Amino acid sequence: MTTPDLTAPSNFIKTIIEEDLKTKKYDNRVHTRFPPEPNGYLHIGHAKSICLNFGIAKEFNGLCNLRMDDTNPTKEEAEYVESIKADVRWLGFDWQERMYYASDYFGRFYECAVELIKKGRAYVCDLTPDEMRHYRGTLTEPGKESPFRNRSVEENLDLFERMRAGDFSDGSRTLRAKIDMSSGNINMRDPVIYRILHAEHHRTGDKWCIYPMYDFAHCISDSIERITHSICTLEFEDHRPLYDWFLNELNLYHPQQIEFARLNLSHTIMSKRKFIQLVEGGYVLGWDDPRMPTISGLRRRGYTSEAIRNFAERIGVAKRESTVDIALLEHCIREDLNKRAPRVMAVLRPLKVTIDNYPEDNTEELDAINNPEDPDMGTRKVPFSRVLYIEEDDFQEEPQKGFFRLSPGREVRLRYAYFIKCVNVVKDDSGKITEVRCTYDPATRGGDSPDGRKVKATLHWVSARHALDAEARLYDHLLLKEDANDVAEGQDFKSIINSGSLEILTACKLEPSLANTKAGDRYQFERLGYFCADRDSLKDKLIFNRTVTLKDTWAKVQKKGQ
RNA sequence: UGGGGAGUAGUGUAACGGCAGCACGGCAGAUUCUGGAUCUGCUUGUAGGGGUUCAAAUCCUCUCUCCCCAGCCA
Repeated sequence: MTTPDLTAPSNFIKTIIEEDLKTKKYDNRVHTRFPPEPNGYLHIGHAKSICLNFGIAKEFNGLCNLRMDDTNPTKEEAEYVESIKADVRWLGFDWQERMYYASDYFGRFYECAVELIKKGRAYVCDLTPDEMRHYRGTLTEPGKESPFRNRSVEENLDLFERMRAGDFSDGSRTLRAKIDMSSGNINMRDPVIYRILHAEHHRTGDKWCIYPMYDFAHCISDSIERITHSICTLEFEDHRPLYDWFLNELNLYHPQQIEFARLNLSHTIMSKRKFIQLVEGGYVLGWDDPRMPTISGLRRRGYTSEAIRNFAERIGVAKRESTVDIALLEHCIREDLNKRAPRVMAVLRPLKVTIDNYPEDNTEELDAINNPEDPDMGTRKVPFSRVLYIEEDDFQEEPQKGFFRLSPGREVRLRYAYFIKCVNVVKDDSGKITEVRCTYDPATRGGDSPDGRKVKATLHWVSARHALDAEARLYDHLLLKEDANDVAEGQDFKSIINSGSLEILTACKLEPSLANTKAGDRYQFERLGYFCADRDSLKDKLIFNRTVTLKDTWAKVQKKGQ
């Protein structure tokens, strides 16, 4: 007997499973599967399905298989198999020894096809693709029966065997199920179950030149693996009668297909076809570009698998088509990284600050807390000296309303260091501010004022002499609008691509504790956001991807003021 | 005009004849050595009409809107 996790939200699929468990429909077993086609990289929409299938298995003490749905040799490649496995594993799921391939069942599919022929339920059809389309009818008109529909079992058997033997060219014949050409459900109008494809398969090589179609292969694969609940997306809803038809005609163990709505995310796209346009059009730098909603892109961006799993849980599962606000994904990663990311000081757009009354060659080591959310993460030393960098927009010569950072005559705190007061502004010939001169109060060492006076802002900073050089890649939403379809007449999603989705800052300054950062390390740059070291990092120049900004009340206020 | 689905706050998702809840967002406030985090409060919803019932998001009925299907793709 399983005890469902009370903390995990329920959904209609779990309700069905609980019911099946009660009625012992599947013998108290729960067995799901995640069946990607290895023809591209996984994205966050797949993550929803992975979390659903593996999550349900775990919750009900069941099993979940990983299965490559590789029935079309012209589209699939071994490279994708590896990336899919890596992504599922990274997401935190384990299929143990149950790594399967539909192509492992090719022999079995063939036998099933022969059985259907013998039962008079399948026939070899010589219609060309074009003819078949005409015979199929339309959404509102019934189809016509193929002239080859009533061949004898013997002739069908012979023809099908010769299809397999390679006697015929691609597209010249198909094997079709004999169902009902007048069905309102077009999937039931004698669907093709085998096609001729003289193509090299990534696993079976040239052993086969006929390949089964999805509808035929999928239900039998599920059956072979003794799947109980075959969970798929909504567009397969009207394939279910066909799923059931094959299994009934073949008299096989019969899993239950259940459909749910795929994930849509605001401000981005979620289709392989569009990803390709992005990559090939040069809008992004590859499938794992940190702007892509692919698993590999999110990983490179700095997302954790915990955050993605948590996201998958929060969005729920239903049959209604919907678009989840990307703000929820961002919330999930902030929530996770807030607890685990060490804090560090980094200045992205440096503005030089000189402390006039600080001794010329002096350096102090000040204590800084690594993570105020987790005292166990300890403290570190940060060097302080006379010349520092602060963030350009932490200074305003003429402070706008509501701005309480540094400006002439005003005192602020340098985090973990001292109170400083701006006494002068240095500009170049063009009037651009090149340096701010300040004085400090030695009594405020560590950041507290003995006299109890308050300061309205605390700024992050980096000692110029000790700073590390770095590059920061700031990412923003891929699309300017929530909905990729919200475009002008005749335009597509490419017309609303956010041209500012990547901003590269090359003159960043980091505190020296970051010297040994490795690719993939995540930090919170205080007051700025969460950043993840990119694999492009060089020895003398670290490169960081901004995973997500911190929530920024000030930015909101400024935006409203405009 | 064929077949299959779906309509609950701005967004997503619960409630399965019995108080419409939760999360994100938004808006206030408290607090703070991150304008972060945390805490508190507020905001807004059952597509529409009729019916059954003591009681309807839930059952019946009519209507409206949206999505999917005419690959030898999955």
